[in-house]
Amino acid sequence: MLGISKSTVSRALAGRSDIHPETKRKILDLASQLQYEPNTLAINLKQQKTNTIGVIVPETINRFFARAIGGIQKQADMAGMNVMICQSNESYIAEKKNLHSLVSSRVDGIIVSISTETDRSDHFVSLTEKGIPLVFFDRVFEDIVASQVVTNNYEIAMEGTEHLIKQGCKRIAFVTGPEHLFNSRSRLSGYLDALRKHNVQVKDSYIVHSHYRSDKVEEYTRYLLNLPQRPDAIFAINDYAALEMIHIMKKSGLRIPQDVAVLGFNNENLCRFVEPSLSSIDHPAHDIGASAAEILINHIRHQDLKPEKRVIKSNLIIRESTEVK
Amino acid sequence: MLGISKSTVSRALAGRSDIHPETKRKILDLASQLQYEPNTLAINLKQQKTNTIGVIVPETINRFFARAIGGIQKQADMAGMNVMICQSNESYIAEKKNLHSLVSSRVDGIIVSISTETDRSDHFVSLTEKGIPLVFFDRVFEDIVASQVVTNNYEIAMEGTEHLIKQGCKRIAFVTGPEHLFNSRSRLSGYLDALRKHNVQVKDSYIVHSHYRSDKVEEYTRYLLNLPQRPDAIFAINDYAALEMIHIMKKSGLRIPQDVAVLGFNNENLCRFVEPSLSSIDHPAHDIGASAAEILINHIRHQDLKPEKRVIKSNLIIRESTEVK
DNA sequence: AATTTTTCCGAGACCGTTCCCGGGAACGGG
DNA sequence: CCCGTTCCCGGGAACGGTCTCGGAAAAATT
Repeated sequence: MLGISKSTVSRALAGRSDIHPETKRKILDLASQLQYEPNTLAINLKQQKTNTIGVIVPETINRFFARAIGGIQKQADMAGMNVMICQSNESYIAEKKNLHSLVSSRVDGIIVSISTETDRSDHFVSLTEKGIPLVFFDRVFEDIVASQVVTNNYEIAMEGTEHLIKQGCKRIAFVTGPEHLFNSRSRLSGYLDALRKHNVQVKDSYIVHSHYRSDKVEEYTRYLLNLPQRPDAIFAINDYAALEMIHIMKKSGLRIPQDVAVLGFNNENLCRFVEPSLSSIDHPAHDIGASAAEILINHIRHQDLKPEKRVIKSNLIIRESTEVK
Repeated sequence: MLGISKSTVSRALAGRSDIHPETKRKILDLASQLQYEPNTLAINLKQQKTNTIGVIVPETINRFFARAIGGIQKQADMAGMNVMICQSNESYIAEKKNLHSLVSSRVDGIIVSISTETDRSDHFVSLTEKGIPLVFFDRVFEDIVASQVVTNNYEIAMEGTEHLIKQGCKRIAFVTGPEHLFNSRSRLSGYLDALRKHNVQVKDSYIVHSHYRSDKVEEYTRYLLNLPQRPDAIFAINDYAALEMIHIMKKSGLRIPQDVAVLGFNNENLCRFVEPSLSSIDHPAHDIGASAAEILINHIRHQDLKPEKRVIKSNLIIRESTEVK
């Protein structure tokens, strides 16, 4: 329309300097008048990069991951990058499909928190071969050579357990995730080591391996309550489970925390508003996500960096539900 | 490597019929051996469609939207489409940026729930000009000609208010969203009409226009409690706010529901587990999202369809927090 | 005035696919 | 034996941009 070559138009739109100001103005004016939107597909195809980072999480409905995604997005925004979010729905197959889809879309790098079902890492090794940067967060593999952002699961589980012991609890139940997840195992060791350190007897029947999905809470709560030696404290897998357990136990006439102390996980907002207010582990989801994104973006910009492992500290927040006194 | 033209390779990979089975097998074998991933960018560029639907929501940390996205994703999966999620963070500018980004990425259609700040719809009109299908859900414009999926806000607010009136409440406070949102206005009219219908006095001081962001809960709760005529019922903006309000009121020595009945919104899981259990409006977020996606996909497939408006019914769930007697 | 430098622009290859079109080989029927 | 079909396959344009290269005109230098 302007009798100008597409090279020049490209120059104007890309804001490059080797173009006459007058010409540039004319192009820009016409572009905005026509509501021209550059075709990202074409640009990405030509540039061989997409400026987007792919994210695979088990499910965004989970507040921990929702907050982590918030952190990722914030970092991405600052770096001028886009984010593409996939959910594995805790399924190995879906996770694999997500991965293919992201690779096909030519994302510049990928951030993953693996699904409950995932017990092998073969689908990720091809990424490193292809030179696609990869960062795991929270739910990670211990053996794979890739960057990782995790919390100090072992230490915080230990600290939480010790807190319960100091409250005078002797029969501490521990609800954790699937055994094959590194996370669950770390927390479990922290719990076990705390018991041993303080000469509290370890009983296998007090250890429950649950899924993160919460539809089994009632089942294992009843199981724990019906044990010959009922626990006097429960370290729950997350705050929602803790809340439900408290509800069930109250109905059974148990007092919280006098009869059973309850310690949650994640420190959701609701912890402060329930009765009794819920002690919990503050899990800095946002920071974890932000860190993962930061590392990934670094690796995208400098391909030759070594994998980095970062540990973000969680904090024990003590409230009424564990103040036995 | 096979001495075969790219046309033939394309035929094999696309699973078309005009190719010799033997040739096809050889291509497929080599492809999987080389871990070949077709370049979605190039395909989309050539096809002039991306098979993805764009979604803009205020924030995914909000469980309502997280669940709606779940519904969208489910429908998209069934249709073999992808989903690209953007957050406006309740900001008009970010919403506009998201929109540009999605259009630039050439998504086939867009689903939007507008931000709190958004009070005009000009940025959406250009979409219809470009022929990009558009569906709003929950937070919609009333005037724009586009498909919409909403709940029966007016009716359910009316029903909820009537329920409170039947419990003997005379001074019913109503906390709702920003005035310029259609949603808020509909709910408000439902509330007002219920009061008028039952000859309950309407008092402006009982109406609080809040943001969906929850950092003002304590402020307006104190405001309501300090009114000369303290309300004897509160219809809250959502369950989390309701929970926090209950917490504050209990601390002030008020009994729920005897002194103040509280009705929440969204029917989160926690409603069942708190004390007193929380009456709420069950907001079928998943179905709303699924409906929006269904309509959008229809419009993508058949460009000439008329805009469709769908109403999904919410349900009043009565629990202890409003059982005054 | 001649030469060099700078400024600005156009031509065209290229990114990785799809798809139209055309054509050769094999096959079948008359 | 000839001709029409069918079956496969290759060539090459196209999608919408970027980017390198080269060159003309203008400006600056000698």
